[in-house]
Amino acid sequence: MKVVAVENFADPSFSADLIGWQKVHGRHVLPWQNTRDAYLIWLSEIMLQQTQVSAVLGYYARFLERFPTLRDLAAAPVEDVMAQWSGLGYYTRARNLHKCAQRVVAEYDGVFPSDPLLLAELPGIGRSTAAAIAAFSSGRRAAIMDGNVKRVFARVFGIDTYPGEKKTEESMWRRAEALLPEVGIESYTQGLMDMGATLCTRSSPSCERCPMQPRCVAFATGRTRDLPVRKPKKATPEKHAVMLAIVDGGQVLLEQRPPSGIWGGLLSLPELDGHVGAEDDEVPEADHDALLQVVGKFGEMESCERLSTVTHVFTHYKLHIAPYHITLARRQAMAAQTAYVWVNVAGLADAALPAPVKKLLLELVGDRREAQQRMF
DNA sequence: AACGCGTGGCA
DNA sequence: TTGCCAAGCGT
Repeated sequence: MKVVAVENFADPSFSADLIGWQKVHGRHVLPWQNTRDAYLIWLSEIMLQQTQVSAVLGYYARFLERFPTLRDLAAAPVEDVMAQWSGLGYYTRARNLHKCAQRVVAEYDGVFPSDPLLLAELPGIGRSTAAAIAAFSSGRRAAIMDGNVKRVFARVFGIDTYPGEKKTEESMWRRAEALLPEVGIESYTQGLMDMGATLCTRSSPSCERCPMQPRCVAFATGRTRDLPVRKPKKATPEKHAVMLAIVDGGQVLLEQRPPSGIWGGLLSLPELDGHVGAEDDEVPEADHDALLQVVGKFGEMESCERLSTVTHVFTHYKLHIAPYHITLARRQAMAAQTAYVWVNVAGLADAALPAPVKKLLLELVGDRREAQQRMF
């Protein structure tokens, strides 16, 4: 018989302990508490997304003064809504708030639905916010999953994978559903938020006052400081470029870069397209036909030598540059109005070049001077 | 799936 | 100082 491991996240004592703690030690006098008015609750939940209570309090009061009811908000110009939101950040929240108000008026006659699935279809209301609104305004059993819950769960249950990872987050959602109490969803939901905000804080949590301490894996193993595991900083991506140093008659061919993007508006060496796939610091050999085609625009190629790869480190990625030193047998006249320009080697030090390109070029022409000097 | 979105607080 | 993150959502 095949034995399948089955998750068993259910544990009625978890919600019982949490509810007991919330009733005594939780927060009970926030402006959006002690009401079942979905408008007041919804507004607070949207404002509180990724934002702390202290930052919201003033905005919440002023907002309700200007828009006392859902219909006031729905009827207002979006500019007025944005003005009230100004300074709170994440301005998509304000635009969605306005849209949501209009949709609730139009589709639900101004009354928020109590079904979290319906709430979650409204603009700016995701699964977690829908659950919070439904719980606080209608007593519906639904699970929230915010930063507080993720932190509490990661510590209490010793979850040592990154909560931003899909598998971990899905597992946390299943756990959250399994732990919901049969009764007292309001106190339970508020208790999760309050525990995360006042006890199980990111740094220096107050474990000595925590109702979860006897069951907390992180506490038992001394890992409160390490859980939840932080976002793994992604290895800096590595990009690759083939650059052509086409030298002729004491001049180097440079190309004006587009105004936006890396090195925007600077002069740089012409690049060969199609060298973005490589995985490491090895830049593949330049495609010979492509190289000839580019060089052909400027003259007849005399010599072509691959120089050693130069690596430049940016804040957000590494760029590996494979330079090719190319000389011309005969230079062609260029069409006017191109992004290309021949620059005297003597003027390179003062040219508007990216640092690694300038360094590369100065070394290249310096080497040539030394070589010439040795010859004489 | 991973990222952008704003601002303020914290170590 | 800088990086990290705080009642997430939309793309």
